[in-house]
Amino acid sequence: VLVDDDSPRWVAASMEDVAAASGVSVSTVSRALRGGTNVKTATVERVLEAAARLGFVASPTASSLATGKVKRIAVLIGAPLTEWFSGVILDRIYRVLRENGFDLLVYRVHDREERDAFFTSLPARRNADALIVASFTLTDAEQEVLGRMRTPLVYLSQHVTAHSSVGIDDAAGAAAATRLLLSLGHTRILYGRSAAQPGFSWSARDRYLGYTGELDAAAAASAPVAAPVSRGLVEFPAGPGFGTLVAGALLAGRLPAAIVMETDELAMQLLLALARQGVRVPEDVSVVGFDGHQQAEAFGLTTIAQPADELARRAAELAVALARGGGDETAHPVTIELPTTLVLRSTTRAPG
Amino acid sequence: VLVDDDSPRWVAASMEDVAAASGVSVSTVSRALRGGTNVKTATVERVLEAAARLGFVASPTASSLATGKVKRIAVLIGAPLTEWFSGVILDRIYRVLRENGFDLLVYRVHDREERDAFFTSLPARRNADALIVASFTLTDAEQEVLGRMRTPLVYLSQHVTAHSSVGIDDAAGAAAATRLLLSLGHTRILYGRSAAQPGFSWSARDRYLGYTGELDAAAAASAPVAAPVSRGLVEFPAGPGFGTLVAGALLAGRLPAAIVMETDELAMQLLLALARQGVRVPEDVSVVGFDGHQQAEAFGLTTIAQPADELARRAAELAVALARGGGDETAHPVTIELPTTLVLRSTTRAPG
DNA sequence: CTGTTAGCGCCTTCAA
DNA sequence: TTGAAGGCGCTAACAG
Repeated sequence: VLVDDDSPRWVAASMEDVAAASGVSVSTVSRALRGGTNVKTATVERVLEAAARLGFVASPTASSLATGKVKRIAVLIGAPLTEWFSGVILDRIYRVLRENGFDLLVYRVHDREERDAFFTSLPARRNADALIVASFTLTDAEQEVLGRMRTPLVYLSQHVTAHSSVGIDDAAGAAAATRLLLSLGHTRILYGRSAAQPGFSWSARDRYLGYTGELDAAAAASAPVAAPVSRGLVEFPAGPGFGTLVAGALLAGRLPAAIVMETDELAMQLLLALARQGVRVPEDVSVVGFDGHQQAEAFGLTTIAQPADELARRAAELAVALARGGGDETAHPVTIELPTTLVLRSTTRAPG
Repeated sequence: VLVDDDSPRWVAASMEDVAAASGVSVSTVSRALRGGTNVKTATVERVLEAAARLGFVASPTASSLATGKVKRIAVLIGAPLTEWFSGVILDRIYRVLRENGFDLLVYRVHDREERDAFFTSLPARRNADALIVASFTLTDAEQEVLGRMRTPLVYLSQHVTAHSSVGIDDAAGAAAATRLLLSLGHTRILYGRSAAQPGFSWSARDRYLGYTGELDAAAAASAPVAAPVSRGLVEFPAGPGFGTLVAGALLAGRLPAAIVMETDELAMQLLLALARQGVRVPEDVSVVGFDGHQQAEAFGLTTIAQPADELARRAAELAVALARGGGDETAHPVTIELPTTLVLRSTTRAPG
């Protein structure tokens, strides 16, 4: 009988091929290929050599089916990947995962539609060993759905009862920004925030509360001896071209003034708009940002920097630990709160 | 005999549970759960209802092992995820993949160390149905390693023989920028580029060639009637604080001058530095950027915009098609070249 | 230290 | 249109 010649010209080598080539069983090949526990060193070398020669790599899929672990960690991110914060945390999370042999899976959940799609089809289900939830606030219903998934969870920038989380104290940061302006002698201190998604994020809420809280405290402490500090809220509509709006809101009152901005991104747009209007910073207006955006330095922006990189690293490490653990690690949730830093640059100074 | 009571309190439902609940076999459940081909509509509904009630979702891992497809597409990206271009393309690729039911896997391959690690351990091996290679130039050796992987490949911003690719004509874009300055009447036109990784990327090389080529062409066409255009190359060291260097290089010559910048990012840093030095733009210096960076508009930067979003979309669509195909789709590689656009804003004008 | 024996959970012929 | 049986490629006991 002639051999059927439509045998494959070049198939990827299988584990059995490697076993045959190194004169051992597939079990031994399997053991040797991943760490070589309980295998004679000489055998390990022989197997590794054969595998390399044949260009064999074990199928992650088959391993996963057998072990129940997929060696993948997913990040559920509530913002476009184009945003500064998204980039920073994904980049850092990626590096931690890679160091530990995990792959990075990304799920973007920005608008209502994407959220609904994610939470109904749950593509991360049984598809990752742990999930990092970043940059957005879940509704209670969404939290419950995630809980049902039985995948270990780590929250980034959000505290959720009975789950591990890492974040900063947004209110304290905004209070520090406000305190700086007060200490410089400002008596007209505004707060500028995005009008995009009011009340959507806890961070946004806490930052504003930090600002008002600090002003309240100052008023209580100094009254009735000192003059009251005037306040004001400026909402920035989404999209470009808000320059005139900004000018209107700021210039409507007397100058000099000071303003605490919800984010550095908004603060930088404000600086550009003010420059275009001929308003001098910090002579006429003092500006403090929040975030520690990479570009803030180029703008000379005074800001409350959050350790985004470190937040991401800690979250990723927690996720790795949970991914390795049994799975029912609902015990021992860890809460990490990292400090913000006041970075003094050239957009703030005493009035007049 | 008593039933052993350490049976799990709540296990995720299995396919058999769904089968039992809907009175059919697992085969039918399997068919019903994905599309319901060759299954009576009523049966499909019954199965779907049972699955929903039990909260069952098929294991992607097990499906993958059986079908040979992992429903995942990997992006190999040669830059930090914090960069503008990385964010833009990941964001767009993500959306295309999701629409088509694919998950996004990210591999960052920035420095030499990460590259070596990736190309020796090949974590994407057997782990994605297609691979998009973006933002960096592979060596021949690396290309061959990827080829061996037998995973369909799509190149973004790089042409590779016998593989699909999508990109722009960098040289033509830079030439257009140069032509704009020439047509405005500039006679001193410099080129500014990053000193970070000279010769590392084809884009960088082609852009510079576009600039010199256009000047050569202009010289050939007008000589000997017109005065020669003077040129110059300014290299920007990586990191912040190059302001003084920039000023030195630019102000060393006579003003007004014009400069074509390799990237918008560099151009924006230049604008900030010039402003700090009191150099007026565009009165003293005209600046043209390259990329179509999101922030360029806020800076009023004239630029050569590349359709990053569209590039990513096309690359992702090609990848999806290849991922669905048999696998030996080495046939019919597609090459797509998208046009750049000159975006005229306020950093350019006639000298004097 | 190494081989043998069962699955992991799903999809896919093949029959009915 | 449905069910039964086998296998995808690997790992995990359990013997030896």
